[in-house]
Amino acid sequence: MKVKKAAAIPESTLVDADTHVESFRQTRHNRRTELVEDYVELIADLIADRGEARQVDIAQRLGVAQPTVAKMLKRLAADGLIQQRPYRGVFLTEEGSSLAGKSRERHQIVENFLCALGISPEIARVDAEGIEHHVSLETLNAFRDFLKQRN
Amino acid sequence: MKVKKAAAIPESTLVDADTHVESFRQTRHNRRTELVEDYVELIADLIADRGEARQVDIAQRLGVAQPTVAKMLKRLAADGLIQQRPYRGVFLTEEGSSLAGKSRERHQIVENFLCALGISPEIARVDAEGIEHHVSLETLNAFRDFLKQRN
DNA sequence: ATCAAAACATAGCCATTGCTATAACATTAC
DNA sequence: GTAATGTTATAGCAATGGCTATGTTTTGAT
Repeated sequence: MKVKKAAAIPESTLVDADTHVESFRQTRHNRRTELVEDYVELIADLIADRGEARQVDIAQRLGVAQPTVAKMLKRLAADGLIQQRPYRGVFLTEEGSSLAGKSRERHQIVENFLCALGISPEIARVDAEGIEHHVSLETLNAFRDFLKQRN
Repeated sequence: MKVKKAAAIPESTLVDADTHVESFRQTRHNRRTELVEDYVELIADLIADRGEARQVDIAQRLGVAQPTVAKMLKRLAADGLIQQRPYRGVFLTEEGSSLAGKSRERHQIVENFLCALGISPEIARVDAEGIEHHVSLETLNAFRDFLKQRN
């Protein structure tokens, strides 16, 4: 090791180590919550669209196998986000519904924002799906403001 | 199940199932490559900054333990992205260097873009760390154009 | 009322990405 | 040249998120 924090002379692009760590930590944390958000959001959409959200439909939409969904739903139920009524579909609890709403809104803003930038709808959808989970409140507000200004 | 693809009458926000699947598939794929990109990018930065990238430094920057890094480096080496010279640090191959360059540029554009939107530098950094991996070429170009217009 | 089809549950596997604890090996200082 | 220090390797564990294969149960059609 050469030097340790050459006191305010960053001879390169390398940011402060602690800051660096924080970014990665935050990103790792986001990655853990992404799936949960995807699920509740999808469940809310399915319920809104067809009145129910079955495992098979969720699996089909996500492009994963049914047991994968089953395992995940167990976790969501344990976390108090959903309630399972066998052969009747999955329903969101108060908390799950709230999370879904937030996710949905954020998703929409991100997607609309990308479209407003001139990105094609298909690409915007795909990118938004990945980006939405990494957008802080501040950034989300900036996106919103941008959209408002545009109209 | 009620209806199957009500032919162009999307009574809700629910997009076409195949499209939906594609978005999620793409996102899952991105999630798998994220870490690799983070590593090569960090390695490039470390080498640029201090002339070498040791496991311990990488671990410290990422906020993970050294064996975690060791395992990952093995994979990167197997993938032909890096070359390990024990007790001398890690070096990027041609391919690794190329990937690092691309990642770095993309990261920079995303971060600058967020800053240009008025987001604070600290938040921009954190968000960019998460967002960069989910930005398609088209979106990246849109960001670039936005930055160009601004100057 | 029965039985086929659909939906769900469960078991057991794999890969990935973390961790701690500990061993082995190089470098460097002396 | 040896000892202390720093660096890397390895073993073994856990959680997560996939999978296939195979039950079990409910529903709904006849």
